Amino acid sequence: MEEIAAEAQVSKGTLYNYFQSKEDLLIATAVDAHQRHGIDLDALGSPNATARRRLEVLVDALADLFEAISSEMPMSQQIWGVLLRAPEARERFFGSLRQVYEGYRSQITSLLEDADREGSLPAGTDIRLVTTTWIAIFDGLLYRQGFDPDLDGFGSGRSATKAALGWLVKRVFESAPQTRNPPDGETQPPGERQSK
Amino acid sequence: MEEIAAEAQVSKGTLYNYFQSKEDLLIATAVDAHQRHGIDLDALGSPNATARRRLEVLVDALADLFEAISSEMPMSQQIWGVLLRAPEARERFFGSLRQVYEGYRSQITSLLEDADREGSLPAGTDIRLVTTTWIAIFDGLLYRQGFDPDLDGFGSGRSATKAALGWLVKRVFESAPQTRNPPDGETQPPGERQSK
Amino acid sequence: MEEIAAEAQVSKGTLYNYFQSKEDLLIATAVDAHQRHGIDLDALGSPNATARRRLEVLVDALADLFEAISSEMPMSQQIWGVLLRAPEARERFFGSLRQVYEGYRSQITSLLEDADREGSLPAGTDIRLVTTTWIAIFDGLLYRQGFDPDLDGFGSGRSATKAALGWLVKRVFESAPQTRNPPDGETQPPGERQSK
Amino acid sequence: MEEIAAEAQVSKGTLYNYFQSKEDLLIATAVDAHQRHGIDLDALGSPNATARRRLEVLVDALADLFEAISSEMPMSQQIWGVLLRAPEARERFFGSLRQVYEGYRSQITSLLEDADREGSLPAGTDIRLVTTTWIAIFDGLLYRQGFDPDLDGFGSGRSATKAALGWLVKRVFESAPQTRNPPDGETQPPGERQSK
DNA sequence: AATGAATGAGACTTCATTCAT
DNA sequence: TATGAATGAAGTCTCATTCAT
Repeated sequence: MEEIAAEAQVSKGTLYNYFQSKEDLLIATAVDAHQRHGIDLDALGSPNATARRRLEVLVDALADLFEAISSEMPMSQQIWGVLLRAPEARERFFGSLRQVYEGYRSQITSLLEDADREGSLPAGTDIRLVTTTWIAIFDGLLYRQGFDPDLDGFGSGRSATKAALGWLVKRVFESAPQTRNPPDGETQPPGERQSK
Repeated sequence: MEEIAAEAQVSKGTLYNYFQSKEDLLIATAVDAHQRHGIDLDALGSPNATARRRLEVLVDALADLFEAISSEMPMSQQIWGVLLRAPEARERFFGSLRQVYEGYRSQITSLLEDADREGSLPAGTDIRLVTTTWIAIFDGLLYRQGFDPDLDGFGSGRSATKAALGWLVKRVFESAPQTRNPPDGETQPPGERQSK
Repeated sequence: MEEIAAEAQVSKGTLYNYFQSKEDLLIATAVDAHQRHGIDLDALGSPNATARRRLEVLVDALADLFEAISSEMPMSQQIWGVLLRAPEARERFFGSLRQVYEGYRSQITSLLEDADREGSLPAGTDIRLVTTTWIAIFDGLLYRQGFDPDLDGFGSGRSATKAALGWLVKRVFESAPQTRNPPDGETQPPGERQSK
Repeated sequence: MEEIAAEAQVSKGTLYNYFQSKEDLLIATAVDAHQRHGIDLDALGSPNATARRRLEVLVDALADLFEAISSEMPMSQQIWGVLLRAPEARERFFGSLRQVYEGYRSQITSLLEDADREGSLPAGTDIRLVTTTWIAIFDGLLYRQGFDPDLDGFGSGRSATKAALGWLVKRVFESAPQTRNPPDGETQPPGERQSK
């Protein structure tokens, strides 16, 4: 709290005028940070582009955000440690986080559904799975960057994100035409592959 | 330390006979946990299978491990918090982690190179990128599961992992033959897609 | 620290708002104690007396201080024990102590030099040696009192100090005039007896 | 205890086979150290010399012992700290120490009484006071050396001891002949100056 | 008799929180 | 409303002592 107060140029007492506890402060800050990093695709000038193009713009925007988000990881790490011992605050935080992630999901999902409507998405594409994978890739790279700034030789989170999510988009749109008759029956029962 | 000692059924003093400090203990435990979770594909009975089949076996094995690894996340979260204020220990830990991850990488990379040798990998596949993406997906799902146990409706980390990594493998092996004429020039210059 | 805090009527935490560590606290307290015990001869009303008289006043003042200083020995003993394992703090403390003792020295030395200027000091008196001896006598009595409050039958540190240092002053001023022909040549070469 | 055991090349357990507690061990060691440093003047080849000569030999022997004793000061400091919290052990230790010091006293006192019998001591010499002063000087120099190894420029405890105690002996034997009519009545009532 | 791993009381220290100013 | 000195519960760590081997 001392450090936070110093960084905020106020006294410790003042922090407690605005937040009930350290947990509250950290949760509010973390949630706020997540919300600040939302991306307004329209503001990026792509309102009329194809859904695929808009997804590619989103990839670029996320890549550009990567370092900024990454710089907030220490705070995030602090929070997880603090919340270990505070179950009720933890559930509150998790709820907020799930809401924020629901926002991430819906943005990606919407674009994929747009693409589907535009007819550019291969038939049988599991939109839910792609969305989950997309988010997992981004989170996974963030986590990795925490201890391996070079990210397996990609040099920066920015280029790694662009490469990995870019590859994801391409593969989603360019899956083989025979996807209507999926040849793999082992690892994935057909039923699970449908978006709900 | 109190809790750890109690769980280990020893006294606090005994912990300090084996570890110099709390940081040392946490680092050693975390590194050990990572190492324990290595997967021996040969032991899974797939030494003579195709590389693709072996990758699918690895996906299943990772999915089966997911819950076990996930249950160790609280400790992992604790460690990140502790290491925030111990730069020296942090670097030591990061070094160990990078080594562990290098092991993960080399296992996946080897299988992909085997596949390439077997001729089953589409030309131009960026093995390094696929490996990084693979690991990011797994880490990202672990992170997500921390606050969203249902994982976007997949019900469990196991099925989410199986779905996401299974999809990854399928897409890697079934990319359209027309990759020789990639229609996208923006997000990914062709040169970058080659594994070094 | 518990005890010190209780004695100071503050909490342990408050102590740490003022001192970085137990060592710091002990050092500061010990140095302060030494400094508090400085003697202002002028305040004792002897500014115009002869140097010898002023030395005798100093002896009396030191004797009067003896019990007060002595009562602080336990703290002093504690500090020596603590500093055994803290070489860096030890050197810092020693430096401060040397400064404090330099103050003691200079007061005694000045008075002896005044006496020399007044012509009341026998020729050849080694002022440095007398000063060192003076201080050693006082310290030695303090140490002795630690385990022998009766001080060899003197009854109190006060009377022992008065007797021993009083004797020292008398002997310094009343050494036999025949010092020009010192009968002992072995234990002390004449050259060493000169103050530098 | 760990360190002591290591230095003694035995295990901690073994120490506890010989000493009830750390306090016991330290006390026994400290008392033993004091006893080891007794000086056998006869062994130094001065059985037939004059008392004054024997005192001078004792000064030299003490000066030679200085560094050895000084090197045991850390242990001594340790003991004082430990005994602060153990009143009954402290009293036991103090008793032993007083006995040891009684030995020191009696050696010096005997020599001075011999001198008196030989007629070489000025009339009215307070033997008890000289003895106490002698011991105080030695202890005081030891204490001082603890934080000021240069001992006010004497370079070593050895030379400082030799100078200070040598000066003491000389002054004792060479006090002015008019000591029968001591001119100072203030600082020292005549009655106190007599050896008991 | 010797050992040294285990112990746990207690030491030092931190830091989220309070509250008088 | 802002402050920051004071607090004390709780954390990390030490070390004298024990005891099974």
